[in-house]
Amino acid sequence: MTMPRNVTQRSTPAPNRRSEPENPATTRSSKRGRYAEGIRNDRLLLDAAREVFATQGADAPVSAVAERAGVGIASLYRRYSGKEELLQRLCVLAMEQTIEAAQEALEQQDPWLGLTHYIQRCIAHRAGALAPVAGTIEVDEEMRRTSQKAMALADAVIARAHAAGMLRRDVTTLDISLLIEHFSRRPSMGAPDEDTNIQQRLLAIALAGLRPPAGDTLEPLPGHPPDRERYAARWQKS
Amino acid sequence: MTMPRNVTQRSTPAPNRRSEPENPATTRSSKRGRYAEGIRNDRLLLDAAREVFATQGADAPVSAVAERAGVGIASLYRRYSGKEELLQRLCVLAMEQTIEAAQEALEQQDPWLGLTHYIQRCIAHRAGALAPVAGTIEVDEEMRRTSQKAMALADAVIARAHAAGMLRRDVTTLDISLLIEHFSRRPSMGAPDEDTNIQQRLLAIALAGLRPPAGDTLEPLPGHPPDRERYAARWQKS
DNA sequence: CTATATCGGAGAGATCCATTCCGCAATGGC
DNA sequence: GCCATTGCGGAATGGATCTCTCCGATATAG
Repeated sequence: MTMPRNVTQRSTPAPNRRSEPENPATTRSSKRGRYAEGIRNDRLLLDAAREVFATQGADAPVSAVAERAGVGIASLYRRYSGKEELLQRLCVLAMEQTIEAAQEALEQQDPWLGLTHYIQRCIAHRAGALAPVAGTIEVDEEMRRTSQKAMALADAVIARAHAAGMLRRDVTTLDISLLIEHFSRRPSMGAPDEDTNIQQRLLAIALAGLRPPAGDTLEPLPGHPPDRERYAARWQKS
Repeated sequence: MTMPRNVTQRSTPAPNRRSEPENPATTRSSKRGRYAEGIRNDRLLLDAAREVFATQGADAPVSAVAERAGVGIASLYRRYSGKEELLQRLCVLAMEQTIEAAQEALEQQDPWLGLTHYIQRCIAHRAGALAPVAGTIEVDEEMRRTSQKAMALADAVIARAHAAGMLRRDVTTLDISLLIEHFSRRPSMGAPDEDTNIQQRLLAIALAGLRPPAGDTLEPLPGHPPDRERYAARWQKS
């Protein structure tokens, strides 16, 4: 059965368009061979793409993704119709990991530790690094759905910290999201370990600033809380 | 169309290579005319270049700078030999403004207010936005000299805050510099006023995190303080 | 050993960018 | 007024880069 080569369909539910076998226990299920290589490549590609686009920005060439994955460029295009679909899948992956992080946070007994865990996990997998692609790719239904779920869980994490009085009251969920977005960009210094060192230090400073001020020296945050409508409008493809 | 504007330029030895008249008191010293337009264009170009490169990154096209300055692209190349020289002059300008901010900070009576003033001024003129050009342009002598002076003054601002016990002890000058660098990038949301609103909110959080923690719950910053050698090595042209 | 599916990378076509060139307009001495 | 001069704006150029396609090479299954 020859797989259709160029079926560039919009709204492709399946992330890869390789023909997957119905029963993995059949003869094809060997961990070796071309088929397994394809599965591995899927994973390698997504990981590489996240790394590349998070550090070099969404304008990074697709070839850099393939190169970092140690895979020919054709293998990338065999799975994704183009750069746009790759970015879409990457957004969904990032949001799914955000959801996981929020769920883990809610399982923590301490609301503050849960919040910091959430923030650190999100930054660790560069949840906000894809924000600059807003407006450059089509937002499909899966993205919208995942985003809503992620935002609801984030609300829960923040609300719990608020209820426990462990987070300054004038900090909103969107403030936290934008903080994560802000810290998801790497400074891109020379050595990567030095980057994360600085990242961790600055993040620790910001986290300390999220605690309610001691005493009643509550100097409120300047300006007005960010607006959800405007935040979502960024993703409208221009 | 010709509006006489204050063109008092700070001591810039030779930012443009246009043939300047030997004696400014000659007939050419009029505030109108082509000559004055050239002076104005210098200023417009530097301002436009800072805005463009700060928001779009150092890879922004030179044409965007000319366009934002409302100037033909040839007028830019008449003053700067190319993109590299433009970026070099821009770095010097940014560091000079950093020096000014530090001097203003030291004039403040309150060390903490001086420190916050310094940080906010630096971020306001995107002092750290040019960090990504490190390694892509040659570092000339003027840049090196200005940088040293800026760093010495920054040390003074931070040392004063430390001496007054108004800044957590494990925060170094380089931490502050990297914080400024981190906040010099705009989130580049839709409306620019919304950008600055978010910027101000996140910055307020980070500033709150710089104060010494109440009581003795000093949880030290993670990792190790950033290294000056490595920080300077970023600018080595590869 | 042969048929088949997939891989890797070279190449086509288009886009974009840095830089230069040139016609045009404003200026100022006469 | 008149004309040489000077600087301005934008189109043209040459090169680099990026996305995506095509094709020979390679490994696997039976």
